[in-house]
Amino acid sequence: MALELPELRSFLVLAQHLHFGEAAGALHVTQPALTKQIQKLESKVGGPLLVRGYRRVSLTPAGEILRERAQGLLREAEMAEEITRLAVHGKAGLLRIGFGIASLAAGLPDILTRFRQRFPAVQVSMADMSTPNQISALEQGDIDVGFVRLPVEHPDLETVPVLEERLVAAIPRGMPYRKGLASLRNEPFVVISRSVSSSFVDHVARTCRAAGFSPRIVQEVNELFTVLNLVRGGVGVSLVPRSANLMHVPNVRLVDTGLEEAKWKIGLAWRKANSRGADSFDPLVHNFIRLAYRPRGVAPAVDLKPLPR
Amino acid sequence: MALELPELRSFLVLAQHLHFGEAAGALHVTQPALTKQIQKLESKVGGPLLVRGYRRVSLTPAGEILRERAQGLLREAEMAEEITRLAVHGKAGLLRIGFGIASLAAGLPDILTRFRQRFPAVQVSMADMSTPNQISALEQGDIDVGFVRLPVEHPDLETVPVLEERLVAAIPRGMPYRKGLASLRNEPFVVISRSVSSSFVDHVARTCRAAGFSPRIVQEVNELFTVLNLVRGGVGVSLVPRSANLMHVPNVRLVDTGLEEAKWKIGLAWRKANSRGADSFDPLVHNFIRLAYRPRGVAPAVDLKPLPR
DNA sequence: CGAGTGCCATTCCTGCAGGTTATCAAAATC
DNA sequence: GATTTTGATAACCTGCAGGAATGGCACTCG
Repeated sequence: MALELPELRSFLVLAQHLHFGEAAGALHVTQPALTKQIQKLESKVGGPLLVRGYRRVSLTPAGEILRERAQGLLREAEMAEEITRLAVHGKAGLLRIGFGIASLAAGLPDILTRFRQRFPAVQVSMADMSTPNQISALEQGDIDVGFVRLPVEHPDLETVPVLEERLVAAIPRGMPYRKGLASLRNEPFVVISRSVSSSFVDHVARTCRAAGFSPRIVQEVNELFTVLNLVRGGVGVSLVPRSANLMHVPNVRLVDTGLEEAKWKIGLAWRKANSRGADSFDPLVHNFIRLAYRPRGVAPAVDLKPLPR
Repeated sequence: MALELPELRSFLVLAQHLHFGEAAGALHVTQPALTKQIQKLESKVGGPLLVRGYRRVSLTPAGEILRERAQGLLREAEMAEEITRLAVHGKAGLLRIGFGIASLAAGLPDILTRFRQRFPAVQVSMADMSTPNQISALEQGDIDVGFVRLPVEHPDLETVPVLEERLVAAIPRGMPYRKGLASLRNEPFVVISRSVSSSFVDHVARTCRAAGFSPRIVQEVNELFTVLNLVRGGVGVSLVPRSANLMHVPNVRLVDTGLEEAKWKIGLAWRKANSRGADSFDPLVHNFIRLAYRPRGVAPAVDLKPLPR
């Protein structure tokens, strides 16, 4: 026969009071009930846990040992209940977030900060990957939500827009820009590598085409920061997310293109609640989306500061 | 409402099988009973722990979290029960042993070795103190058993003889010893300090008196090993427990006195089971005594009853 | 498209674990 | 020896956990 928690609770209270009558009162039961509980407990462990003397109850060495264990056990049981309760309401557990090149700088840090403030018991893990990779990671259950480039058409995924970004030209200080983006038609371009985010490269090409030219790409690199530094070094120009201004690379100007094609939306994507074979909707995801998505039309979750200069 | 172990057990089995019918079978209950248990559990934590899909049951994130906790909880509950059961039968817990100058070398290490072999879960703490100090430590509950010089007359203590020791003369190699202990009547004596064990010093004096002289003590030290080395260095001679031969100090001869007065008995002492106000008899003490006391022709001073069930 | 199947939920019933009341028993005090 | 204190026991009662039967949903298959 196995120990059960109610018995242990009774035993602990009795170990405090060392008096059957009082302990029974504290437990809101009558004294015989407590006597029977303790007797059952003692029969389970095969011997006495308490010594009943005249007007004096005391713990045996074995009782002392059980008392320590029981205390820990009950405390852990309470904690298990509490954390599970939190998890059920999306306030505890592990949330795996995917994010891409742009969302990191744009508004994600702020969203994360607010989320961790509001749900401190939630463990967050971040995975840096492109939009297509995020989509397959979502499908396979490797991440729970992702910051993806919209639009996403996928039968098992839902999305909501949370950020708006646009490409801006990154040029060395002093380079002429009178005629807008078209001024760069003959400049060499440095861009993020196609293997990092082909959709981003496509977007750069599309934007240039709207300005009437096709970019001559002379260098591909893996990091946005590298792009800006190559621009600074005069290797070429580039089109980068507007939020790149947060990186503060000196002698590099970020200037708006004024083109509608330069804009794009970043949204949150997650598995639909009843997608075939999938788990039910994770309340953690729900809480994260609610916090990230503030419906003011398509107002960005984070205000981008005006460009310097 | 608090979580209880039976629910958690059911939940764990269900989490393994992910099938109500099978899990119920493994638990030896019917499926509706399991359904109700899980429902109760879910109502306690305030939300679903499992998703019931078509021919597919899966854990929610919260369920996953509870599963981890529940596993640890049940394992610890089992351990608590097991160790308490051991403690009840005197096979776990803490045994505090007092011992004196002689018992350490004489037979205690062997007894201890056998005890730890037989009761590996018992934690042993040793306290080095003289017989009178052990007696008062026993009275106050600071130690559980003690190796004391017999006889002990005390209303609350019981004893049993376990070892027999005798004093032997420790003399430098080459010193004449034709006439036995009386040969040393004019030699300077080195002895253990009175503050360490006055009864031991008394015994040395008593033994010398039996040989017809009173020892001239020129040096008192705190350690038996020091005594032997002073003998080796020619500072004086001494009477030491026979077991001092285990220390192997070169150029020191240990020779028997042949005197009946040189002998003494070492016994185990412990609190009587029903001494006023004390706890009941500690089964650990019982086991220790039984192991230490091996009647070899000596009638037992006390009969050891089997432990009450 | 309707019958078939697998599987969890619901309902109703029963036995017993665990509680209550009343009483007993042992030990110490007056 | 009567009284008091306090845990154990006995007898009874009841809510709830578990069993048996059935329902109902979702998907499959001929």
